[in-house]
Amino acid sequence: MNTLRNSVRLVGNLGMDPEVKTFDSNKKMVRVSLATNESYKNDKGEKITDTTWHNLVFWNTTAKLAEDLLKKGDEVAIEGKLANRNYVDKEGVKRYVSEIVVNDFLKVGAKG
Amino acid sequence: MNTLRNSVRLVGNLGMDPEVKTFDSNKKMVRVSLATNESYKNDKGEKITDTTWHNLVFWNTTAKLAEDLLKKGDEVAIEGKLANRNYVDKEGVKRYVSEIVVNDFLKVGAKG
Amino acid sequence: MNTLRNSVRLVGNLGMDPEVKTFDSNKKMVRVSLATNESYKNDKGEKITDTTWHNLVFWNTTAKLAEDLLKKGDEVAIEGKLANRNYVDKEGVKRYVSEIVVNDFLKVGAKG
Amino acid sequence: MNTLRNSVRLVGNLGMDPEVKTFDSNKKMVRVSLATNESYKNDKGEKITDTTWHNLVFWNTTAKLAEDLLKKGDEVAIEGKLANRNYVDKEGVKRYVSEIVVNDFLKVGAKG
DNA sequence: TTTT
DNA sequence: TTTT
Repeated sequence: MNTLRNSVRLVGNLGMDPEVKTFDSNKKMVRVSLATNESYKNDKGEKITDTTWHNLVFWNTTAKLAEDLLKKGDEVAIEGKLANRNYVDKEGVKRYVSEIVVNDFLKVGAKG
Repeated sequence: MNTLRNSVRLVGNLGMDPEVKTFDSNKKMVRVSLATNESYKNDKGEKITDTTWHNLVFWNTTAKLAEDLLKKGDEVAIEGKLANRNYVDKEGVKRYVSEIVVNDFLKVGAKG
Repeated sequence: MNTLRNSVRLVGNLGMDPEVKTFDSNKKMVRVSLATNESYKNDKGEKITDTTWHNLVFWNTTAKLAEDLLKKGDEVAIEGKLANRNYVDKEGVKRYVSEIVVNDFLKVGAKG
Repeated sequence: MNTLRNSVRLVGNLGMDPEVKTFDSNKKMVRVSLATNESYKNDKGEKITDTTWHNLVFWNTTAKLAEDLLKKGDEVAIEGKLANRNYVDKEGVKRYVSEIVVNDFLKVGAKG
């Protein structure tokens, strides 16, 4: 768990219910997207909110907990690592995806 | 600098010299890619090294420092935030890129 | 803001209302203590909760926000740096205190 | 390893060789102090360096690695958690100590 | 008690 | 494309 070389921490809201995938070998994977919001005032003094969406992946015991505890709208704090993946889409174009493999998470906020 | 909502920390090596871009409005941007290496032993006891490549972006004063201090091969610690960007490539395909906008960096290691 | 060399992140609950101190030079300082709780099961399968208390210090604009927004019981996420201080107590014994100087905080949870 | 609730990250230099203590129950503990240095310019433009000393504690396998790899002067990155401890000193005065229990460390810099 |  |  090389947390000193590659570590991400986010606090944000889930945009969807967790998507669960179970493999033959009783491995479990959960995917969910999380939005982080950043607010600032622009030149005209208007409040602007930038939203960034992040692809989260949970494995095994962490996936089981995510499946049981998390749902759309929840405010969640996570610690994980950045990972890249690539695949070929339906049009035959190679696509690159950056994901966050979650090591630990925490439900925060009122929604729970 | 909403570091509690969106924060990445990496320690790794630069795969290239910094690419510098200066805009009309005396703004400066630097791009560089950084590799984080994770080692583990597989089922057969062989040592495996996984490398993940990260796209780093530096702006303004941080960009100036990066241009002056960093070069290919350097070991660097960074703190930044995740950001997404999209563009249309030469074939007209919409591409999504995940980048790390660097707030602070530190040269570590012997190469300095 | 040398966040790469010295950085603390905590999520916990405030044990008291913020204590505000204003100096001549319109500087403001706020102190508050925060508890982090860690749960685990002991050898007998009993759930044990360890609580650690942390001394937080806020300065100036961050202090103003802390004074306005925080109160006893709130769940709060903070980012800061470790600092040491010493003083001589009433019995003339030199005392050392470790504190966290807060750079940024976030109210999380329902209590707000 | 509740790294979301209580996490410290430091990059600094060791002020001493590791002190190793082995217990009956083949448990191992290592203590070492680490200095973090912060530089800034004061009102007169003089460069000031503030040093903060941190008490690090390593247990078991991490302690074994620290004993083997670390020595006085080394530049080290660590991730750990804050913990408090108290004891009665020789004069019968109750003393409180704040320590960092290290989860993971990385030798950085040239000394290795 | 470290380091730059 | 880096490094150990």
